[in-house]
Amino acid sequence: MSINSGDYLLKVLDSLSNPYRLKIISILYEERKYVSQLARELGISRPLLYLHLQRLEEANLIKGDYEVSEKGKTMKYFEVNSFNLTLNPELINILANSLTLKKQKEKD
Amino acid sequence: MSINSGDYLLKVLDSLSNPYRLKIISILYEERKYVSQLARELGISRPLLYLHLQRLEEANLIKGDYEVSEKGKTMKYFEVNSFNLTLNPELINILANSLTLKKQKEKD
DNA sequence: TACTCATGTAATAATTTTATTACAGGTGTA
DNA sequence: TACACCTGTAATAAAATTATTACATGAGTA
Repeated sequence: MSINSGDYLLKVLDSLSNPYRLKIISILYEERKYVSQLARELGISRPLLYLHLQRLEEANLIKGDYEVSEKGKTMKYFEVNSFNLTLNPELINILANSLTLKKQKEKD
Repeated sequence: MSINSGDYLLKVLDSLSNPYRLKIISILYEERKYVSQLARELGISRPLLYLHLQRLEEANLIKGDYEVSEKGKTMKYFEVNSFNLTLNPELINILANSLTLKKQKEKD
């Protein structure tokens, strides 16, 4: 994974700027988990967890896969994608060129 | 500057997860500016700019100093502090221990 | 069949963040 | 004095994010 635009950098930063989402990365780094399992471990509801997972997945920091357990249940397992990014003023300066300032609504 | 806790990491990420704030870092990296000057360059109002500057300053990414110009006016110049941080799952995993999950209101 | 545990989403509420408007004070210059 | 340009903040509005509640579906097991 490499950051190739300011907009993508922002998306990554955004996806990481929440305590639960950092915690999710932390947990999944140790071991992949399925959704309900993660929700219990974090002590939050699934709807809320889905929201956080979605944001992390959109930033490409985690990914989910369906898997059928021995008991025949379909579970969605999440794991972290490996990433390593550096943040410093120079890098931000370079990427700022490809950064959209005002969130303009997208057309169809 | 080094990230020594999950809470501080979050504060830094939070302060950077906004297009204007990234842009501010980018501009100040090239040259320090005073508040009104920055506001004009960004095309935003000073009150809004103050808000963004405050968040960056709280995360210790920029700093402001008063300076009296030749014409005798007091201006507040901002500049970026140098920083360089690495973000990867392992690091997040380590810092997650010192991460506060629920934002608990502070007592007086 | 009823229960458990997995999946997911729609609708709404609460909270935080972002943005604007309206002030007020200070200094130098025409 | 009036104007231009600097500083700053209080109050409010708008928008986005976060969180909750209520549903609905499917598969295995008692």
